[in-house]
Amino acid sequence: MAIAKSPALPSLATSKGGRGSLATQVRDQLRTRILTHEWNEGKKIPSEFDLAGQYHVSRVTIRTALKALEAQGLLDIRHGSGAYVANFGTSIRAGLQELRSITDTIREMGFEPGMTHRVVKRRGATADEALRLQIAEGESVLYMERAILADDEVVAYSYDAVAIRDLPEKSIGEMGKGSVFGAFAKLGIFPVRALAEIHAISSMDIGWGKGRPKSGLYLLLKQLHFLRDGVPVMASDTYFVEGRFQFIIHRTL
Amino acid sequence: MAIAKSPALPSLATSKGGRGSLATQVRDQLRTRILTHEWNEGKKIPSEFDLAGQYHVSRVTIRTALKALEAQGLLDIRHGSGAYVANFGTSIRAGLQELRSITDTIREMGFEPGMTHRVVKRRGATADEALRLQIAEGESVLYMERAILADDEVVAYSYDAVAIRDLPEKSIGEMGKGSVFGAFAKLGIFPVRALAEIHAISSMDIGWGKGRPKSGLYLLLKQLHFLRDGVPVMASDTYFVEGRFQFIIHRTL
DNA sequence: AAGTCAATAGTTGTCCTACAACTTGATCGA
DNA sequence: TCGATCAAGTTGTAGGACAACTATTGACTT
Repeated sequence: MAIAKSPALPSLATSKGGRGSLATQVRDQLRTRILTHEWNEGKKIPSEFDLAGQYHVSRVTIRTALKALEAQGLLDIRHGSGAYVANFGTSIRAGLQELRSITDTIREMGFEPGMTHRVVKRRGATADEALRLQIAEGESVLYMERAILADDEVVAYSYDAVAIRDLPEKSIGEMGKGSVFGAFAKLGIFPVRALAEIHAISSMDIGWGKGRPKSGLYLLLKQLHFLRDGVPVMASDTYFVEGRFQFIIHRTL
Repeated sequence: MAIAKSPALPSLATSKGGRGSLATQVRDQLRTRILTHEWNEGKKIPSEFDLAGQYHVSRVTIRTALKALEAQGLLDIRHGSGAYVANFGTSIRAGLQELRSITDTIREMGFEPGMTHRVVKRRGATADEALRLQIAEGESVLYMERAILADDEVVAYSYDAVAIRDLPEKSIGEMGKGSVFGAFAKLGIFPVRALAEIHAISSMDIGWGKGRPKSGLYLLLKQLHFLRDGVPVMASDTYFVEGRFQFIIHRTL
């Protein structure tokens, strides 16, 4: 696993251990090349053809490795263009993963998903929101406070801020009614990824109504949704009531 | 996204939206076939060749889809054997992902990882441990209480139970000294995956020493490590001190 | 001059064929 | 009965070819 990085690439054949498939070895070597900032964030890495030449393997093997790195969030592969280093490579610390839609997940668990809106309004961005959404403080955002339900029981409270920018008024209304991502999709806007931190929170100031837990214990999912070009479009703080939503991690390798 | 499941498979060509690559469409359809229990857990799904015939696509496309599902923890692909439905497919609820080694992560962040052992002993399994490790209550386990450090600051407390079964005494001693997984590896035992739940915990009974946080707030990672055949070998409850370890999730699609 | 469109080269996605590497079960022999 | 060998099935890798898509360039039009 020791990686020589210059000038010559480590030979796959000579690195004796080399357990695992060829594609796995290539993946690990490419991962360290990415993590050591051989290519800057957002920068295009060599083409599959070039990499195949560098490692003396077939394009199939390179593709398998690149796809794996994409699944781990390190790469962004664009058809017809190239593979780019994800533009928050350095901020990745622990856990790279996929998280499905909350309501979809609730439905798949056999519950009836629901949602109640407590606040839906336009207002100026707070300092924190401006920082996360990369807009000026006070610039207009759509702010929402919602409760997410499963079989009429509150499983989470969500505090969201959507960057308005040049969204038409019609879409803004649609977001207030339910499907934020549905409204985005109609505009041809597709947030393709999100970066989220997980925190443990104990507070009595979160949530409302009679579904509010007495313990005040929450798992806070602090999310920021990006477009493919790295522009942030939505900041979302979701407080999951401890014990009512099962977070499961699957660890491999 | 509506999926007809019998007798004919939904045609990829006719499903009008069909956005995304062919491999993506196949992946989504296969995922629902898995989640609807078309194949039992641990069961082998059709070969790549067969699936290619079913969907009228090439083996390459099927392989891409299967690899993606493997990365999401739904499949277990074995060279020369076949692809099997992961044997806890139904328990998957939210978030399927990869989590790297904690000490490796700490090192990559630029800190010096460390560990102090407070308790290392053999004792009978508690009821909870017996249930998780699938052994009889009172059966011998190696129990440990450890503190995980980064630059001499406590970032987590870990309470672990290793199923002894027929481990030689020498290996047990090695685990107490540090590398649990290193001792496993010498015996040819490789836990290839783990299932973990995340919880928010507020308790004053966790941790010890002067590094213990006054808030009592922790992110609990309740892990269970499995061999490839689904035999659990280690149950691990790791309490991360809130704020000292950054959990980041990367969401795609 | 500015904008629009077409051509073009470069890149990823898919297909095909072939073979290597591995697993599994059956067969055969001692 | 046990062990080795063999054979069939499956995944992993290779190589070449073309389709689909992107980004840039340059010519053309207004």
